[in-house]
Amino acid sequence: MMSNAEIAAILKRIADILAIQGENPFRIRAYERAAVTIGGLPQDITEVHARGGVAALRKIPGIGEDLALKIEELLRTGRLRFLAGLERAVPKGLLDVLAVEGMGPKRTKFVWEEFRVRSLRDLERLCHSGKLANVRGWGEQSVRNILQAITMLRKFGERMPIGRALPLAEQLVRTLERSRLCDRVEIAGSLRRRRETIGDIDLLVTSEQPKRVMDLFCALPLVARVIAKGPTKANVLLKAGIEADLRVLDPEVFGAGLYYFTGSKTHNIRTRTIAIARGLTVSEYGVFRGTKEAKGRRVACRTEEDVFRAIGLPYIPPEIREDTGEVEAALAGSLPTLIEERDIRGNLHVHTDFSDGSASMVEMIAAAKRAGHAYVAITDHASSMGMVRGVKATNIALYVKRVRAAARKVPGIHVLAGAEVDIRADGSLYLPDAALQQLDWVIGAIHQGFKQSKEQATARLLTTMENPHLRAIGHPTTRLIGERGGMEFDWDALFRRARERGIAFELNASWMRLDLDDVRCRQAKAAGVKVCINSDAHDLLGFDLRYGVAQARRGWLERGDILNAMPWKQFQQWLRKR
DNA sequence: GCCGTTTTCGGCCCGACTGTTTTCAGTCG
Repeated sequence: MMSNAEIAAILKRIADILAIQGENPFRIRAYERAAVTIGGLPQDITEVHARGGVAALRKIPGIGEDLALKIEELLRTGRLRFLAGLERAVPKGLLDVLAVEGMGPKRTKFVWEEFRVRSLRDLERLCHSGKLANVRGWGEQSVRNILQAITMLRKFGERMPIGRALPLAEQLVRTLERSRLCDRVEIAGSLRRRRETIGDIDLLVTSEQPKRVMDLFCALPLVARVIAKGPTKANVLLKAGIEADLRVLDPEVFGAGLYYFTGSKTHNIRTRTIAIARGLTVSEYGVFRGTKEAKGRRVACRTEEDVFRAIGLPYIPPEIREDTGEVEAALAGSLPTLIEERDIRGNLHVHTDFSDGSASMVEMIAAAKRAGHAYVAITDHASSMGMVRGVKATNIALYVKRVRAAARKVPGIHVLAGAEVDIRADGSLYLPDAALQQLDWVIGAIHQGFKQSKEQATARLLTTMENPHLRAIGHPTTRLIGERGGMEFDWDALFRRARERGIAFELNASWMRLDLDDVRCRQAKAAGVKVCINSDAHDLLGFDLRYGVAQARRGWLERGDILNAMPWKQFQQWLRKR
């Protein structure tokens, strides 16, 4: 059994090895593109193959005869002879070498063949050895940069969670705006697309004094080191351990630049290809009539809307520019109207000091009201896990009474008495039915027993969903971004049953979780399962839903797909029907 | 390796910056 992510990782690995071998770049790109496509596929590739075999795999864009057969081999046997052959030819450690900033395929191949470098350590030793002193293209500066990049890779190898990167970027934006040197300042790249993790921060500005902006930016206290600095582009490493790029653009073509630097790369390639077919050339400097060689008249592109208009496509929101069907949807006129923060009407997962929250029920209800919610569910933990406080079968009557009393003290918001109840390893809930039936709203969530097989885990949640009181599954995979991978399930089976049982799946809006992820959101929507975007607030500041809404947008969700975007009356009706 | 409203062969997005080059290759996004 192999997940889409595993297949994607293998295809990327093949692409990297082929690159080190100096293979045809287009062949490499085919593997890279396939990896991205499968990584973002809303259906389980195992299911796709089980239903339609190689023919179904070939229907996936970018998957042809050859890749379909390779994927089939992986699904059937768990291995791939082609990859095994490649791995015999190229040392494993060279992939770490390739990951070093400044080490591309050519240089990696070179140090491997000329200096027998087979690992990050080997590369580090080589750089210190002085053997590179008289090598063409390997001056002192290059070697210094590579050594520093090795250190950085070891220290900050992973991408940064969006919840850390976005506030950092917003701080940079404020600084640039306050400098009065810039007319426009925008965040681009994966941050603007609101990916759950960020590789680097991309900033775009317009300015009459580009040189002064570059100087200011490179001298900011947040900056640890300047990596590159030119007249229109600077690249720095921030002390927080993430790189930031700044580009100064001509206001006349700001839209083209913003579009280009927002990406994703694969999205850009798709729309450029469409532009070419329509006799246009697109670059960060605009849309041009005619080919690249005979660069013709520039079409207006002050804004992104101008660019889309010029190419002949409707506006595609940044969050879904991932080449996972949005270009086709745009061509067909069937783009979704994505959920917005202002569509959210309620919050269905909030903790208080009855369990592990830090504020009282009254305080949390008042905070929910201030956040603009029409309704809120107090959902303290009901868990066996060493938690002294919390909801138990023995105190549930008291708990509900306290929620009702707190609700009376904060008029103007509807309050549900709920609980976040532990799902045991066998799928049963921690509270007995007699206790659950006293609640208005029951979320089931896994907090222990993560290490189950996909089959066991699926059976577990299918059992949970048979409970007549359960209305939602909270942070379904239990993942913690950058810390703990999520549990795997047969999602088709889960969503099918959830739809039949009228059970919602949570998109936990904490940036550490963002669980469900974007791909599963799309899958839930396709299955007709409602998603609720919950803050899981544990304190008065925890009501921010921005990351959750962003993730929902990445998952193509519309207002009608979101349970807590329903007005109170409609939500009540949904609760009643089963 | 993929793909087809100029095509089943011959294309495949486009440009900036670095380092060290004396006109450009490699890398990155």
